[in-house]
Amino acid sequence: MDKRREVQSSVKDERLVEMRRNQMIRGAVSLFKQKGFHRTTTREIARASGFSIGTLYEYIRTKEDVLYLVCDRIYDEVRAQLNSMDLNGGTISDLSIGIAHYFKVVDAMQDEVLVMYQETKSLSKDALPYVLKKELEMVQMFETLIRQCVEKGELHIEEKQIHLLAQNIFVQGQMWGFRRWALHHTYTIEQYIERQTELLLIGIKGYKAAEKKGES
Amino acid sequence: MDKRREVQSSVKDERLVEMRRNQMIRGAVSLFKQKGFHRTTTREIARASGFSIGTLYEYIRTKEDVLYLVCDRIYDEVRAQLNSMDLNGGTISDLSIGIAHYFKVVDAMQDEVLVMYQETKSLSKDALPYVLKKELEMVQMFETLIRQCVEKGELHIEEKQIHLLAQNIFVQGQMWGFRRWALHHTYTIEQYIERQTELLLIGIKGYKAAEKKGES
Amino acid sequence: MDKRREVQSSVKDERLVEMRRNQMIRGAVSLFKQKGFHRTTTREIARASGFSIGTLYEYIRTKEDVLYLVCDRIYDEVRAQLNSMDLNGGTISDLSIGIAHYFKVVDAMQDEVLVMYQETKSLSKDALPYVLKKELEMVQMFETLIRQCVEKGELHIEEKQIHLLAQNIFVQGQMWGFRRWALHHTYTIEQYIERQTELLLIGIKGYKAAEKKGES
Amino acid sequence: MDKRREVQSSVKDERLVEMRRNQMIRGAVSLFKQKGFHRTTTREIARASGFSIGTLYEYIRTKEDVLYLVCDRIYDEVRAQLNSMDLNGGTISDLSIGIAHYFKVVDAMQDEVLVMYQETKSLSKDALPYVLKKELEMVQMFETLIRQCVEKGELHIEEKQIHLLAQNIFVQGQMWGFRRWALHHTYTIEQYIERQTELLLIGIKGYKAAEKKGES
DNA sequence: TATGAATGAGCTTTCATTCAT
DNA sequence: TATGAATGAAAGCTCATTCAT
Repeated sequence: MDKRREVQSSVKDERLVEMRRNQMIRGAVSLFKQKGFHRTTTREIARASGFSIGTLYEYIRTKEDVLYLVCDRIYDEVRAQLNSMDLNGGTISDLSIGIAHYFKVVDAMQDEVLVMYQETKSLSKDALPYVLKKELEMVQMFETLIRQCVEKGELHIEEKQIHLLAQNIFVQGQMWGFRRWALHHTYTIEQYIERQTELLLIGIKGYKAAEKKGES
Repeated sequence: MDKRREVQSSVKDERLVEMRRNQMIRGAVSLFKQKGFHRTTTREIARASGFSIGTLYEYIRTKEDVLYLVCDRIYDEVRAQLNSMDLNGGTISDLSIGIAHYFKVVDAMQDEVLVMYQETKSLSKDALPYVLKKELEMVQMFETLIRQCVEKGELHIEEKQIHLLAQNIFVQGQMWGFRRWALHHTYTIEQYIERQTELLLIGIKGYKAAEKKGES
Repeated sequence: MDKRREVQSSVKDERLVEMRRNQMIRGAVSLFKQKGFHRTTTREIARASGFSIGTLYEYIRTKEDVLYLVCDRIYDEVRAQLNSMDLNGGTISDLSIGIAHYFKVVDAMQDEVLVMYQETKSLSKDALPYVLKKELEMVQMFETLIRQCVEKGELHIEEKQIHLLAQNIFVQGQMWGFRRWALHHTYTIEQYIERQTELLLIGIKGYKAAEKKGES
Repeated sequence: MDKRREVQSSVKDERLVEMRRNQMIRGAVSLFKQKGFHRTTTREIARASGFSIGTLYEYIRTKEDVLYLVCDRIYDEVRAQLNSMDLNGGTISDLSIGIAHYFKVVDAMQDEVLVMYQETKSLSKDALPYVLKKELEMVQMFETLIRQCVEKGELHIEEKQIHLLAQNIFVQGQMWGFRRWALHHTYTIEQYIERQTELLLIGIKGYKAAEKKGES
């Protein structure tokens, strides 16, 4: 199920590999978010990771491996955060809690999301599918949430819309990261959540925008 | 209004500059969409433009200038396409026609939109604002469209939502370009337009999804 | 007939390519003979050629191309020297003049011969056949010389020996280059020629070692 | 007499050193014959030897030490094979048996001979003399064989030729290894021995090529 | 104005060697 | 004695940019 593309390492000790790659990912994310993948050099990655260029290459084979590891990790972390919410009620409330949760995760992991968002496309034809698969799984989580609402009769949209709505939610989450310049000076994350939820669920029976707005 | 960042050229004849830059942009777009800005070399750009590397540098100063010219041009073209629609009715129908028009433009200019979308972030701090400003102007066109509906009482959303809704529309257009892999094998552009419009305008008084669907 | 493996150059002007490659070959030979191909860096080759590393790579694509050019050139030069002798008499005297001529060429081009001898094996599977073909052609020149003697009845060896004898002559020429340490302090090139010729042609009717020796 | 250049080892147990170096030489020869000394890494040598890179460096000090050990060992083995023949008769027959024996040794140890032949030159100025000395000793074995024939009146060549003839024999043996591409598809080792012996001893009183050929 | 040869800083990657365990 | 993770100098090669023609 969780078929991961293996990145070869000449170091055998798996604990060490795990640890070093953690350092590497942390270092690389902070560089990628500043200057992007292409403008970051492997030496900079090594330095930011706290070891030498030689050591870096003990744990990867090419610079692109770093990008893959970074993207892979970020997707895993975002997904793990999402998985932690256990919403099976099939109510509109559950759905909007799910959306709010996702948006907050995106807000908390802004840098990572931005990197994942902007640099995924730099992955090779070889590595890309693995990452896209993870993205798809995240979208599917929203599909499930939505479908449950539909099945319970809380939401009246057609099956064909579900997939698209799920993608919209996913992209609107990312938007908060990649359109900071247009959004962050206008809304707080809470406002963004509230307004996007309203727009998404407007006109839905049982969704009371006015009520919610009263609270904030 | 149309404050453009000047790209220096050592050639004085403006007609020539215009012509050469057109060639350059055409060549560069086709390269950028294949391999991205960073993986494209200036030599390749020169060759694809039909002149020598020396000549290329008569019309720009740095490689980044090419990117700026490309982004700038694409925004202009997309905006020009959008401007061509003259919708001042303030009806929901006008709005959905506007959306459909925009989505079709995005579909027709897929490659360009993808480039503008993916490479804009590679612009220097210096050039970025000029391009973002153009993007904002496009979003404002949708704001205007929406506001007219609200003013006419066709649409009941608050002022604060207008800006966000406009951005959503804008991003959903781009989505059709940058999430091809997830969308194009599921929807045709017509289906995409129809479904997105439904989701955007669902629950809006006067918007009849069923009716529209019947037409297509 | 003279099918040469093309080495790509990004410079178009063929005269310039020819000139630069001459510089390059001259520089590379002098380095290869000192330290061998593997211990010579591309930067050193560039410097010894009188231009920058960037320029070097305008005229070749990989370091191995330099080796190929060097080997190819040396074979051509040696062969050209050999071709210059016009010996069709089919006499033993012609043969021994031919041998002497070849040995003198080898002596004059000692460094080149040493390089060609020691580094040819470092050529890629791709380039090797082109060079070996040239070597074979040189061996065939001796075969022809020998066969003419046999046909004229001046030499009595079987057809099957001819090829081998030709190879021996060829290798004995190279020996003068690659076994300097063992030969040069014992013989002058003239002595080497004389003695090897004696050994090769000893017992051949009409070959008078004593006579020849008297001359020197 | 057998002055050997010591290769330092931090391991004291001589039996162990001997054993490890045997492993190392075996591994290295097989690598060197495939890819040459320069293209072989120390890690590969360690792996092929059956121990770790750390252990490798307990038994040598530099990569070049491995080359020296390999060359040294090969020379010893070839020489040991040659020493095993006990030919003191001073007859032409003894000499040709000696030659045949040497050629067969070369054939049996083709890979080793090729390595010794091609990589000896990569030895440092420091180590080279030790290896060349061994080579010289092998040549001297042929000199002795030849001189005995001359002294017994079986062979009529001058003292000055003896050294050269011995070298020719030595090089012709190596030829069988380093000119495989030109020889092996034309001759079997037996044919090669026969024909080379004929060429070397042609015209020698008492040498009957025809007779020998009849035997094979 | 157009050309393309020349440049060299700077990139990714390798690998001989060391040394703490 | 054996291990293998760590190191960094140095390699091959690229490419944005310049400038003489």
